[in-house]
Amino acid sequence: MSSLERRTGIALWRQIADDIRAAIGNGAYEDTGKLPTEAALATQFGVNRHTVRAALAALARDGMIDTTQGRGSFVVARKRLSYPIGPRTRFSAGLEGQVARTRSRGLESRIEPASAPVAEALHLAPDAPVLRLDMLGEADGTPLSRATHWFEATRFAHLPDHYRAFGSITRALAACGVEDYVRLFTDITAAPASAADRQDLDLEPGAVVLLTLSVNGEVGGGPVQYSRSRFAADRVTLSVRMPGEI
Amino acid sequence: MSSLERRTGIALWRQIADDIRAAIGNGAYEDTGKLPTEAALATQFGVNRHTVRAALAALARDGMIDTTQGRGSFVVARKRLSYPIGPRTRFSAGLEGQVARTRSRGLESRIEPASAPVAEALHLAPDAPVLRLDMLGEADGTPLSRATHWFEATRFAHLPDHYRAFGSITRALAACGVEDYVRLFTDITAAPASAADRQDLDLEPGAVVLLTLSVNGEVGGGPVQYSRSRFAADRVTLSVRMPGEI
DNA sequence: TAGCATTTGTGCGTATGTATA
DNA sequence: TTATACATACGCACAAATGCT
Repeated sequence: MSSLERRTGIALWRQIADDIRAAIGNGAYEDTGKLPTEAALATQFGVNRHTVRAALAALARDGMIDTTQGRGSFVVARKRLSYPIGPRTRFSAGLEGQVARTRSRGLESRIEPASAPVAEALHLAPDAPVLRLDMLGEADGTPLSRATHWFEATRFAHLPDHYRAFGSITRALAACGVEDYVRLFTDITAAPASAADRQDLDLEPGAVVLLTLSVNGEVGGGPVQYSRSRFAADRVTLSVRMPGEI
Repeated sequence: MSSLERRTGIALWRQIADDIRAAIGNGAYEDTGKLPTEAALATQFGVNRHTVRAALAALARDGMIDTTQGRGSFVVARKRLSYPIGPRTRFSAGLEGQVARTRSRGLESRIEPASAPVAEALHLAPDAPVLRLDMLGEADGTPLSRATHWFEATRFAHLPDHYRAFGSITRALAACGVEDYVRLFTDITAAPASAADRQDLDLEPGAVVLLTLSVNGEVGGGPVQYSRSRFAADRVTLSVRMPGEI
């Protein structure tokens, strides 16, 4: 049934842990919150009980479950933050009410020649100079997202200064003459976290990141900002809500 | 720099493979398409060349790169399918023009009591009977998504029959009196593929799935369909486009 | 054509991690 | 806990293919 595979570079105990994680996410143990016994899980997965124990230990380390001798293992409820994606997507405003404190921290800013996708998204000539901003988004001290933003370099030359002054991209853009902007599109996919992701977002190997490509544009104008973001998938869901119409 | 960790249940070669995959996705080797030599990668990651070779072999198996003795490893361009998410999200229509043939296959249908989230989404009493439909979405013979849909059971009692007749949920809903429907919201996150995912979607361990929760509703009416979908993340990007307004 | 540097492919011995009984 | 088997990772050495002079 639940075919585990060997020689894949993923230890069996970790495959089992991922499986139980998915089952919890599907609401499998919703009624009592109690997982099957280790012996039952060992039978279910067709492995030794030691292997199941390694999986449960990993889940307990992650705070997903709580295990007590003589009682069993119980699911610890933990919700993902909901990050809204819509025409008015903004980092801090979107998380209001869910966490006490959000922070978006600038890591680095520099001018570089536009790569092909950046030039295309911003309607620039290839290799045109663009301003690149690297940022880290945090909620209550936990890193949520790592984003790289690109802007046309001449018009937004002083954006980093404004950003340092205001601590907000929205306000920094306003200082550069962008009164209002909207999200034009967002492409979303996912992949295993790279070593850089793990370092930036404080993730463990085997963690998953949500990757988004997005473009913001001026209302009634052209594209202004091209962004690539990487979200810690076990901490957020991207919530897409359609405007008007409904 | 690129801190690999041991004893995490993820083999080093797989961590390295994920890393290179991410680098390719970031356009790191875009100019020539050539990866650094095995020796250079071994130095970069601080591992033995054999370990790098195991990572490259995995990427080659996946068709990400192409390796030739004496020349090196080269990135094979391969694009993800783009699955549009908007007010009019439909499976087959969305993939038109990208693939020759799409198919959505019904796996199972049965009546069950509504779980809490299902009841809430469909505005039903808890444990009210709901119709559950399990489906597999394929493009050119490759599985793309595994979805479970729930409908109110009495109104949509004959939906499975209509679906078998038409081969389309949209038409089956029309036969049940739902003239038109729109996507009300979509929540997106991601996680490692479970054993069931791997079997349904033909994935390897360590693969990643995009998870969506969505609700469709009648135009000017209430919710009709609650869905949980699991997409093979390395085969699709979810493309969110805002309607009108822009 | 021959020679050379570069790069991938292969073999073997050993140590450690993972999984079973 | 112990013993055993297999997978993973390392180090060293050398073979084979490619591209260049």
